[in-house]
Amino acid sequence: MNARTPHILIVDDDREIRRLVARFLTENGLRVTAAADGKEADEAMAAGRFDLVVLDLMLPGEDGISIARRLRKSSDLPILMLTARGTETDRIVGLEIGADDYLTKPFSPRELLARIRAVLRRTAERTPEVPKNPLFRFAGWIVDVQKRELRRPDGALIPTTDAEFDLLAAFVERPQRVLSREQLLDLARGRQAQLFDRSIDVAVMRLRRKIEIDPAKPEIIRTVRNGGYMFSLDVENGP
Amino acid sequence: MNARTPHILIVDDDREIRRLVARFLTENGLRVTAAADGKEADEAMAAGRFDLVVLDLMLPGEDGISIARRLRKSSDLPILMLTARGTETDRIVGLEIGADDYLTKPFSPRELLARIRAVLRRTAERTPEVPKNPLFRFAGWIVDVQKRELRRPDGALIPTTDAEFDLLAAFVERPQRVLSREQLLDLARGRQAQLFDRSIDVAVMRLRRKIEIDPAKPEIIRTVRNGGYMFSLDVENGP
DNA sequence: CACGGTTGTAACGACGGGTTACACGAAGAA
DNA sequence: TTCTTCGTGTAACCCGTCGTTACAACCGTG
Repeated sequence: MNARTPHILIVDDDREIRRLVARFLTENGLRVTAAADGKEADEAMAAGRFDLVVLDLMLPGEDGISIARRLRKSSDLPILMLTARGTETDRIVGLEIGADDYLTKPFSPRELLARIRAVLRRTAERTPEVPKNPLFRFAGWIVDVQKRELRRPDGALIPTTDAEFDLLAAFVERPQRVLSREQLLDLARGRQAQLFDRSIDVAVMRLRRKIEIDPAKPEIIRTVRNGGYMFSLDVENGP
Repeated sequence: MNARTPHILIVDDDREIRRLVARFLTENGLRVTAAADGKEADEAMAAGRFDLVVLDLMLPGEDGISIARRLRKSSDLPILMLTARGTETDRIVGLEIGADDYLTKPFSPRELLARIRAVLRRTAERTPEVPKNPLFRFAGWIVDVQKRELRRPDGALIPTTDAEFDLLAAFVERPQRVLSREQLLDLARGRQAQLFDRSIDVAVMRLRRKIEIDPAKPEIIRTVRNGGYMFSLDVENGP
């Protein structure tokens, strides 16, 4: 089993929607299995491991709520409910059962994708297992977000403070992208910037002192005027 | 990145609808550009940067679906489709292409505004669009908009300020085309020109000093009197 | 050629960002 | 507890960059 690509089970009686959603999600890096009703869903669940179930509320035979209830009893597999537009009661019932999110029909595949990713992200946080590989490499350096260690190309352990490491982690997880001060503050500190907040500037400078060859002429963490900062090197993510 | 007022492109063949929608959205804090068909839309896209496209499905010449498909291939720009009432197939096709939302005609401007805002809010959280291919070449020079680097034909790295680079990027992404000062200001700085704004002139001069053989007789960035500036060389976009 | 409008260029000031010093609070030691 | 050390944010200062302005050069038109 490939642990990297999340596996989604979609349960919907509308053949057209199944085809549509399956194709769109597959194109966007997810594995998809489709089922038309509760029976097919059970068979699929027995056959494979899933990371999330997209469940239509209205189904022939056993309805979505009943299926969701059964799922909840035996596991804590994330559930994303599809409900008809505006039926408030359905929505409430769905969430009461313990669906992680819901979406009213008609919906756009892009929105479904966004919701799926959001749910996966949330559930990844509550499970102890680390979803992605915790090792990042750039120019010989190694960042281990699991152990919270930074190693130089020669293998030497470089001591970092918590703030420095959080900032570095935010960078190596999003290389080659301009990150605004607001984004960095949110990613590394989990808080919002206030007026005249320059803590990120100082943090960047301190981090540069540890990883840049010449901190006076930074090349790894580059400044983008009126934009923020960018980790400019290629970063490899793998064991 | 600095928060600019979102820029909307509306593509609809009905002149009255364009006028109406443009006025309503503008009054509510959005910037609007209108196009009557696919050709005009292409021209607008080439000329400016947009945050969302409102696209009529039924258009003379190339229809909305075809346009949407083209857009999806080259970028991640959010699309809001306008469809005739209730035609289920249209809806499915529109969503299949990856439209972010759709609205059936007739619609109220208020509802359109609400949908636009909803889509913008959602896409703001989405990973930012990354250009298809970040490498541009002209006369041996290489512009890497991802790494924000400029290299001379001999491979030497030419240091550029952020403002210079943004301007150069705007040029190489739209070569052989006269760009007004207003367009350049929007593309490179993300702001609107004010009276007697000549910052672009100065920026062009500074950029010429770095890439022109004889900055006094500029050949790469040509001045178009009463028009603006034009990047006159062929630009190749590929890895 | 003269004239008006447009563009190029230099000078300067405002502003963004780098750096340092220091204050404050948390954590550990005595 | 009090003292010490360390980590982090804030304030201040400095420098480079960018926009503004003024004026010179240029172009087209009559």
